[in-house]
Amino acid sequence: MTESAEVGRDAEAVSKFVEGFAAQLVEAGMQRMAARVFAALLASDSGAMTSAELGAQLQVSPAAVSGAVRYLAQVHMVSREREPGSRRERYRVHSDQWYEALTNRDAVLKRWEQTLREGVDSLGAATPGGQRIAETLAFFEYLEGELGKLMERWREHRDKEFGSSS
Amino acid sequence: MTESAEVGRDAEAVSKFVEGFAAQLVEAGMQRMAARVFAALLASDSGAMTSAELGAQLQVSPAAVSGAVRYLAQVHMVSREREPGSRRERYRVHSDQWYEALTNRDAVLKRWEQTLREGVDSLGAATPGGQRIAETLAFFEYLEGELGKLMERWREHRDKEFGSSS
DNA sequence: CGCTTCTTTCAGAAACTTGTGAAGTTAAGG
DNA sequence: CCTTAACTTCACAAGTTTCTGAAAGAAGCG
Repeated sequence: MTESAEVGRDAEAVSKFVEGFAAQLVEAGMQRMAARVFAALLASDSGAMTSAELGAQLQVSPAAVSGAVRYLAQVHMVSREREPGSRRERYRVHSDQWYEALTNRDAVLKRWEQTLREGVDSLGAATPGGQRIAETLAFFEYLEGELGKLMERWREHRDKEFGSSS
Repeated sequence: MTESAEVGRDAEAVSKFVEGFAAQLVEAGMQRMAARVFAALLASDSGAMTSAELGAQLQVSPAAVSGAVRYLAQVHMVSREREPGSRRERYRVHSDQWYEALTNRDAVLKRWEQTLREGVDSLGAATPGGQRIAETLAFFEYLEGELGKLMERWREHRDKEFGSSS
């Protein structure tokens, strides 16, 4: 039934997933366009798309794609590839994307911890507020250590189940 | 030297911490006012403040406090108390606030997983895109299980170190 | 070495978010 | 009961964010 203007796959199903998942990422605090680009890549056949393809699927200008990709590259959620002998760039998701993202999250945690440490110092470790903040700090330190181990275990778990993909 | 207009504690140090930590929460995707209210409570002496106190410290209207608190209560980061025999309400952070927040995060994860599952179905589990999404789904399912255990271990760890506070 | 194709940057318009003041609602206390 | 203190809701204004079109900047290819 969806054979009119067939684009290679069920374009409508892809789009529905992309927009739905992107919306949830946005709700969790991610920039809208970055979320849409990321979701589109995730759902793509090869895991990589060109700027033009992304623009076409998401109905946005090249400028918007450029901005989104810059952000995603910064937080290591996509990598850029240049096909040798072409000005065309491809943007790719890795299957260990989430690992990377979580690793990066680590850096955020570190900054939080620093702020909390300063808070404890300036309120005084003996004050009730200072103690409360110290406990929060302890939680984040614990979390940080555990997350590292958790990701290690995930890699093993995944390798068994999926074989080590890219 | 900061004894002029002493408010009970070093108001400036408190404010500096509150605004700094709130800014980082905002960066991580939290609503600005909710972040400021939460940080203020965290740094407070008793861990609880009235609407009026919050308004005074943060220099905002009662309406703004009301909105922020509604959100924070929804995501279980503060609880409301009514002092018996008073129309005044107090908002409190618990020291297991982050536990609660993470538990709630769980609900978010569940929604993500549902979306991913639908994505796998509609793209087809045999397609490359479908497989990629399935792996992401597997990651989140793994993460969800591990987070539960992690929080359990944290509680033990904390009880040893801090004694079980409220 | 210039042409062409692709990407990036930038200023501005549109859309959305967020906080305010004012009016409305609830409930304590006389 | 009526008064009054406290919280909530709502419409709107101010401030941000976000996307676009246009122009400028790289880099292959003839």
